[in-house]
Amino acid sequence: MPTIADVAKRAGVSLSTASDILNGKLKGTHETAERVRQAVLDLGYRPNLLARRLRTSKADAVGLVIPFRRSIFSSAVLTDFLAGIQAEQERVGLNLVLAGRRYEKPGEIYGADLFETRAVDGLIVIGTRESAGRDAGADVRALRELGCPLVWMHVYNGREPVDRITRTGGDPWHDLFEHLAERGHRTLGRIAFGPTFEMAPGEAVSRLARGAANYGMATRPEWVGAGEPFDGAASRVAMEILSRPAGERPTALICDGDDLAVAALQAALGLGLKVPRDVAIASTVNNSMGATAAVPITTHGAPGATLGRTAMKRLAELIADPTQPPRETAVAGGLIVRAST
Amino acid sequence: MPTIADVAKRAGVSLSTASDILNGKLKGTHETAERVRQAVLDLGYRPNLLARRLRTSKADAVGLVIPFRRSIFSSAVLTDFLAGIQAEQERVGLNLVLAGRRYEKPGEIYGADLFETRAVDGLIVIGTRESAGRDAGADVRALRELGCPLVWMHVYNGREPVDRITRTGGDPWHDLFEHLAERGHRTLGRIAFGPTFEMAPGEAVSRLARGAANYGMATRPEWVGAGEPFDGAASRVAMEILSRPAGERPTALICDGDDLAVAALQAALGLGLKVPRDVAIASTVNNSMGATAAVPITTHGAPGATLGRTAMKRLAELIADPTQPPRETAVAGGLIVRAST
DNA sequence: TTGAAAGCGCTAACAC
DNA sequence: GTGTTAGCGCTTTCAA
Repeated sequence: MPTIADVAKRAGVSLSTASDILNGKLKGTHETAERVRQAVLDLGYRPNLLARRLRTSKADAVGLVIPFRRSIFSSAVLTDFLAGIQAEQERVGLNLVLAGRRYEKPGEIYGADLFETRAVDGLIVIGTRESAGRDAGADVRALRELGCPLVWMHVYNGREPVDRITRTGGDPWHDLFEHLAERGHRTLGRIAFGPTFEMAPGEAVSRLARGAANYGMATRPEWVGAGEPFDGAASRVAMEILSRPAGERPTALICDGDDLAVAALQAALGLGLKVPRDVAIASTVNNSMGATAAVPITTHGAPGATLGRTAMKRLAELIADPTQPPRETAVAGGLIVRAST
Repeated sequence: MPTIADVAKRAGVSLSTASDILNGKLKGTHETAERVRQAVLDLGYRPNLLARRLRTSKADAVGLVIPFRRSIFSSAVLTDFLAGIQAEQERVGLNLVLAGRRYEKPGEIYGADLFETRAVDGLIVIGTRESAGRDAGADVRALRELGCPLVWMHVYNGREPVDRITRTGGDPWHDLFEHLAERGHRTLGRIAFGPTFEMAPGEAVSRLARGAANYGMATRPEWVGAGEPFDGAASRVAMEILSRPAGERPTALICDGDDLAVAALQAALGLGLKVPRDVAIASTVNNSMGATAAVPITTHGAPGATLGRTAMKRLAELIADPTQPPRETAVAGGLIVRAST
């Protein structure tokens, strides 16, 4: 394999000149620069990133950590994030390394290993409902002690300040309650995210009831269910709720995410109900699925791809200047009213 | 940051002894080994992978390439693959680098850049229906010329031999036709994968008709539709097909993947049809969704996670010995009969 | 602009 | 087992 020394020799310039020209630190005369570039082509030279990385002490890569026990990208939200991260990754020129599961053992800090061994320059952590079981703040503190540039996305339950990507706009539940109340709804159901239904069903019902009450709305235990987004269970649960006669079923259904909302929508349409006339459907967490559904879903949040892009951009900044204090970067977001309500 | 020289000094051994002990090349007396390990702990030493990689000329990582124009993991099949790849990655100790989109420009070989610059030791390419537009064989040839260890998964349309992960068992369509014919079905519909419906609808119908005819079954143009797995369109299309009266609708529906089959199932159940009594539903491509559906879906293939795990394992072999000729590694697979038929 | 040289941290070869 | 040394390919410094 040709090295940069070979290139310099062939171009008839010094090694340092070749390096500088290839890295844009030296314009050189048109003529020298051209000779170098030609030598690269002739020789088929490609820089050895391993050597560059050692020399510059930069891994040229960021780690992506998803504390998720199940299949790593089992939600459309994560897929959207990834699309954005990738788009920006290309722009900032950093590679993306997936943290393997070995970093998910209890008591071990997600992705810390990658940073400690210099394999990445920083981490993007996508907090999930599952990671909420951990003390995320402790992880953040440990990572900061290591000096690891860190951007946190999505669910975060720690008290420790951390660089985060958030969105503008109010609390999803508040916004949705308000919106539905305005539309004249008085009865509410909920489809929760199945595998990580983080509270007891009774608790889920009473919380919903308490929240709804503030806006003059009510719920019932049998109007609350949980399902996984993609296995049909959510649809089944929604069908059970909606197959009751009018009056015995809620006039609006709030779902934990567009995936579940689409599942509920399919159930509703399958039962011959008109959406939103017979039942309104809304989602608390925006992802790319809601917009293209048979009846576009009213949802809440910011576009996942934008959040991902912003996280990657912010991390690149932090890597360039790690002394910056944690801050929140907000992406425009809030209630997105569509046809389903 | 402490280096291995610091560790050696603190443990009172030579640098090479420390290196050898930490890499398991030297057992050392219990006592020396223990001193080295203790020094590592005292100092908080972590090996600098950047230096090791340069020295050993091994990137210690593999690239994952998915020639997919849309969101990168927009199908449950890919998610399953990734889960398997990750599980095995942990075992073989290789990092996983996602090839960014910049490697997807037309005329550019997917992931080749990563290998040429030494950022990865090999590639796993997940062929998709979208990549079928390219001449995959040309990519494979170019990659081989570079000496890049390569494992190809999923869709492959090239003539060039390549190391592939396949499955045992027959053609999905054949197996499904045979199975459905045995079950007494005479009329067939199909829900195809939407965004990449690779043939004209008329063509899809006539192909299905020709195939089915060999098994004594028939179809009609209005029984064939296409939809994306997750946007509700597939469900809508299935609903249109199934809302016809018995006799005017097919008694079995073949879907391009479990995702679509679940969507069709939801439509069927929504219409009050019994599955499989009123309509049987089957899928040509197994993924993790079918097994947990309301009515488990009859499908065809091998578990995605197993395929992913096998690909990673095979790639690790190829990296260890790149002179091996391309071969196909088959994972057990075939018709998986479940309740939906 | 050039040329020489240092050195990133590690592994591997080799003589002891 | 030990200790010394070379060197992976690159960037960067420094004096010319």
